Amino acid sequence: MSVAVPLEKLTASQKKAVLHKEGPLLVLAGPGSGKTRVITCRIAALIESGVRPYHICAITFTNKAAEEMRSRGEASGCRGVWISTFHSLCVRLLRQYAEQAGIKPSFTIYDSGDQLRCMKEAVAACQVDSGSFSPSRMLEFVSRLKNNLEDADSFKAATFDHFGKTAAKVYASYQQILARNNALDFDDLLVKTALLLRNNAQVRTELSNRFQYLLIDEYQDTNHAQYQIARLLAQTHGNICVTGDPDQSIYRWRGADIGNILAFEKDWPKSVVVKLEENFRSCGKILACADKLIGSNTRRKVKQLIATRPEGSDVEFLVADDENAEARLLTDRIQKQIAAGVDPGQIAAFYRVNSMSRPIEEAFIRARIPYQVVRGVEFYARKEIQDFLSYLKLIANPVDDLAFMRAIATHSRGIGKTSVDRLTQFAKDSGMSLLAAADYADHLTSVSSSTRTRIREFAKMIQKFQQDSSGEVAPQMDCVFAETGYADALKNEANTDAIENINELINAAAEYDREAENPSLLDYLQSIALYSDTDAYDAGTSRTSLMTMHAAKGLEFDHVYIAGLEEGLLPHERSVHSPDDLEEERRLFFVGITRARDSLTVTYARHRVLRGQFIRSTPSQFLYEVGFGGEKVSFEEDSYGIEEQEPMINPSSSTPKAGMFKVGEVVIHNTFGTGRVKEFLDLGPDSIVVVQFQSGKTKSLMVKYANLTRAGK
DNA sequence: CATAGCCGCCTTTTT
DNA sequence: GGCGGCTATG
Repeated sequence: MSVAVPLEKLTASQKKAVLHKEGPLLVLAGPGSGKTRVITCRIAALIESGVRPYHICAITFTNKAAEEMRSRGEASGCRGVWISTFHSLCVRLLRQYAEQAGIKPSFTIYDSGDQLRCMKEAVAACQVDSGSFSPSRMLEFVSRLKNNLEDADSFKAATFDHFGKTAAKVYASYQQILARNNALDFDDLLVKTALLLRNNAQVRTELSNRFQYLLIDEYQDTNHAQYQIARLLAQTHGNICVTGDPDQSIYRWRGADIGNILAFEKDWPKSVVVKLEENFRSCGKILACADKLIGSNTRRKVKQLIATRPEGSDVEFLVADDENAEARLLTDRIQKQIAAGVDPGQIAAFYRVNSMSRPIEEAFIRARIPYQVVRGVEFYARKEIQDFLSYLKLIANPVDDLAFMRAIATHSRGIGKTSVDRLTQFAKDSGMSLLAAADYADHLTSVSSSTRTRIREFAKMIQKFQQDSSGEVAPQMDCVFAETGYADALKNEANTDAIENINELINAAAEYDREAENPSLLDYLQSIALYSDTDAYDAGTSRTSLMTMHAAKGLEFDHVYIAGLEEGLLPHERSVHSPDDLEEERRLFFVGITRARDSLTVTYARHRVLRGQFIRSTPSQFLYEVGFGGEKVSFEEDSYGIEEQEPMINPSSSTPKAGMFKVGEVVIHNTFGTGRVKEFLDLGPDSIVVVQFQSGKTKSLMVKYANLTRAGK
């Protein structure tokens, strides 16, 4: 079957990347360079040249991106190509080769909450000082070791200080707990797969024969384990194509190693390098802003950003008094745009931390702007969802003690904390899982006989569910919800929200049943564990999107707003002490900026309620770097005094010069029309003027960008 | 055994 | 400001 590859629509360098067939290929692609298109075209071209889809494996950064690529690919006849994230690929391989990997295929994937619970247990079991060895700190430490494929034993052998020895002990204990529960954490998915490929030549050969062509997107954000998986898969044939942009690496904090992409040519000596430097997305001025910003990063390969679109309008910088005023500023603008015929779905607002969505949402609701908050995991994090899922997890993986504990405590069933504690002790002494121990509860003499019966009944109920746990998921969920008594318990509480949420979950599972090739409870649970925020983004709806800049990776919008350009927020306070972290924050802002096609507006609030505290903020250093706000001198000149003050009004502008405005003067702005100057903040070339326009709206504008003209001139 | 209320803890980004 | 864990009480 022939696949049409629209080569005539591609640039010379894109064509080169698409058509390069054998051997390693590095595509260094700037933002908006049509990288995704290159990948889909390349897959099509491979198939056209006779490669079977079955032999192609494309790895994307998010499930959403995989889904999109699948649907685009299907249009051009790429059915049969394996397209997924690294994590999904690992789940699939670990299930297929569970025995060789030394695990059971029914494993549960532990999320960060589960991980913390296990780590708490590990720290407690090791009887170490929980002050300097706090579970969260240990988790972070262990995760870093895992990312580097270092196991507890080898780390123990290589370390000599007290901290290292203790951490090694905790690490080993943590792994033991996971193994006991037949559970893998996010890191384990990668680690186990990498080790499987490394240690088992048979599996490695089989898989490199299966995946003869490997394509990896967003390669700048791969960690060491992912790097090893890619290398081991492609080692024999060398048909590895990676694409990425070192300037868009924003996951260093979770182990991503920018060195992977920088060293690609060294790793694969015969590699061909294609640079995609043209930007087809953003207008010239937006791109210039991005270029200026990223130019402040020192640890980078300098790359050109070539605009192909017209200059467009200026990047706007708006100042608000607090986060609510900032939100109003956004809604005012967006409302106007929508009124002028802009599709709300082509507008997005980004921020650094999820908690910043709230004031914006409130303002959007008041202004009746249709919106979506791109935060998928929020739903799955709800108490009732987690409670309900714990039953399903226990059914799919009977040795999951965490799921048992959660499930048995979802509602009062006459089994209280003391009884569960006794059962835990009993299970521990006899080396059984909690469910097995519960089934054996007749021998649990430490609790009353009526409690014993209730515990045994609980076990019997779970076992009954296990017997018919194959096939479609939604019917099983209905059954579990009703028969466990959880539905009744929620009804008695009149918790209609919770019931609705669970019904929504079951509806989503029905959707899964329809779409999955081979639906099963296990597969369903493993796939929702890998669900991410970005997956919640619905491109098809006419709603303005709110999301973190991390979630915005890979997306684009006509009109972009970025809020909270303040020191401590962007860059985040946890990043300002390390130059590397600071550069990552800059890249994050860079990613945000380069999502915009036609217009970009950045905002800054002078005050903000953060963690319940009202604080004064200073403008982000990044604003100065892109040319807003002038020299840092203006920090001192600012009126952050004892009392809250209005910006200084310059009283001495009797002879108005260009760039100077008097309070009361009438001015004209290209988009806002005529207005009267309310305030003038003299910051030299970066002066800010506050104008009340005839529409009634008051705007803070940078004089040099606002392009104001005096009335009557 | 269950519940309510209080205290103290953390609080960036996410697969 | 929000959640989890602890305690006191019914």
